This record gives sequence, C-alpha cells and structure tokens, in this order.
Amino acid sequence: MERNTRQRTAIRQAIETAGRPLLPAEVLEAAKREVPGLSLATVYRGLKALVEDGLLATVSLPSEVTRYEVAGHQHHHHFQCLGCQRVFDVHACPGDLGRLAPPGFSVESHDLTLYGRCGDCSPKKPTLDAKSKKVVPIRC
Amino acid sequence: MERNTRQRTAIRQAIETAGRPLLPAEVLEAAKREVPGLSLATVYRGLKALVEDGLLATVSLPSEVTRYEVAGHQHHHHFQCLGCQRVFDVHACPGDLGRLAPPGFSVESHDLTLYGRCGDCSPKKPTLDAKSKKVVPIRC
DNA sequence: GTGGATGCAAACTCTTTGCACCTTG
DNA sequence: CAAGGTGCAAAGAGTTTGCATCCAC
Repeated sequence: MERNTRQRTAIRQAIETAGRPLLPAEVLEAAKREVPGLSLATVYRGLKALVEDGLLATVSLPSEVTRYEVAGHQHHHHFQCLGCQRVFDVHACPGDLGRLAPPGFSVESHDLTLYGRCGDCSPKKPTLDAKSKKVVPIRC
Repeated sequence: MERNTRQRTAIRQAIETAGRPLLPAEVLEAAKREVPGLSLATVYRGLKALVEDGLLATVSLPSEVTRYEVAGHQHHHHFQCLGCQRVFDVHACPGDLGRLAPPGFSVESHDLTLYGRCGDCSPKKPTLDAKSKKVVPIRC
C-alpha cells in the first residue's frame, strides 16, 4: 500500500539524519539534495503518509508551524532555542499534572515546551535574528 | 495615541466578558453584536493594538491559532477541553523546570498546556465533533 | 480639521487538492 | 499494466496590508 519512492526515502532520511524535529521547508531543502526536482507538495504528502504509517510523528509548539520527527520515542517534550529557533527533544517530564487543573476538570494529557539557549547558542555567543523566521541550517 | 472607537471598545468587552482566551473569529462574532458592520481586519488590528498597549495578552497553544485574553494575570498556563476545544486559564504551575533540559542547555521559560475535559464536557455527556474546527459558542 | 481608525479587497504564508503524467510492484 | 505517487498550479484558511473614506479628539 505504501510505495518506496525515491522521494519518500529522501524525506525520511532527511528527518532521520537531522535527529531533531524539522519544518516541512527544512525537509524539502535537505531532501532536495537527494531528489533535486522534489516539490513542496510531495513533501507534505510524504510527511502525512509517513505519519499515518507510524514512521514519523508531528511536533507542534505554540505559535510554530508543525514540525516532524521520527516516531517511536516514548512520552517526551521539546526545547526551543531562543537563539536559533531550532527544536530539540527533552527526554524528561515533570510527571503527573492532573492536580494543576481547576476543580471539575479532568486532565488526560499535557504538552510542555521549554525555551532557552541550546549548547551552540549560549548567551555569550552571537545569536541569530529572532525576527527573521528563516531557520538557518548551519550551527550558530 | 490610542483612540477610543466603538470598535475597539467592543473588541475589548468581548474578551473581558468571555473570561477565557478567544479566537479572532470568536471576538468578531461577539463584538458584532455591538458593532454590526465590524470587519475581521479591524478585529485583527484592534487585537494587535490592545496587546501593544498591554491590555490584552496572546495565548498560543500547539497546533492552534492564536487566542487573546485580558492581560495582567501573572504567570499561568492553559487547559484545552478535548470536547468543546475551548481554552481556560490554569493558575497553577509545576515550578522550576530547568532541571529537565539536557546538559549545556539553559532554560529561560516554559509553556504548559493541559488537555482533558472541562466541567461542561465530562466523559458522560455528549461531546462536540473534534474534527469540525468550528468552535461552538454555546455550552456543550 | 487632521491624523488615526475603519472597511473592503487584494496580497501573503502555509497547506491542501485537482489533474495530467510518471513509476513502482 | 494498474494503482499509487509526483509536479505544477490553483484553491483554501488565517492573517496582514494598501487605500480611500470616516470619525474621534
């Protein structure tokens, strides 16, 4: 049912190689090195198919466009660097948060996002312009 | 510098009356009862101006369009009902989460979203179709 | 009276979809 | 060879903006 096309392989490899959640545009940029003619529509269709197949998982953060990462990680959260805007996995969790909800509310799940500086963007080093939404692929 | 127009007054009152974060479309719907000819563009401009004036605050949740609430609350988080999709304030916080970050990462802030059922949408009662993105203003 | 605010429509960004052509199994 | 995948362009949803008109101060 799911075909192995060069395009989908390139999409999956782009995300596996990155090791962190990627934006569709980042996936396109990386996968284009394998399949130059790749179109953004195919990236979207491929990402959706791979998520439905359980190979990828979506990562959505407040005010941010959906990113994609390899599936299979257990419950975890994310960290977004205020310097380079990149997103990283956080394999830790504050635990049960049901007690925080108001009376009468039942909690089934939660999302947590940490913000700060990644190892490459310590406060001492120059940071990228947070206003340019462009995600710079190089180390910052 | 900031003028008191009927439109902006209606926008502010819509959010104050709701007592919970509202979507721009919800603000338009509510404010239209005061100013029938109100346009969505004016709602967006009004919301932005009121945020810049410090009267409103933005609320953004994963995979969700930005909502707006009255400013002035101290640090808090949000709860989204899986039944009616409405968002409520949670005046509680798990506390310092810096310890969750990987080594080399510094945490400056965090966002937490709880998901579950609000008092009106207990698991026993019928729930709204989660797939219809339409936010129903009535109690569910 | 004048500058900020409004309404409308067009523009923009991100994502999805229709359709003809191509490719995998 | 047939079903599914791809590329392109057009269509959608949400948001912003240009511009002529309007109105609060």
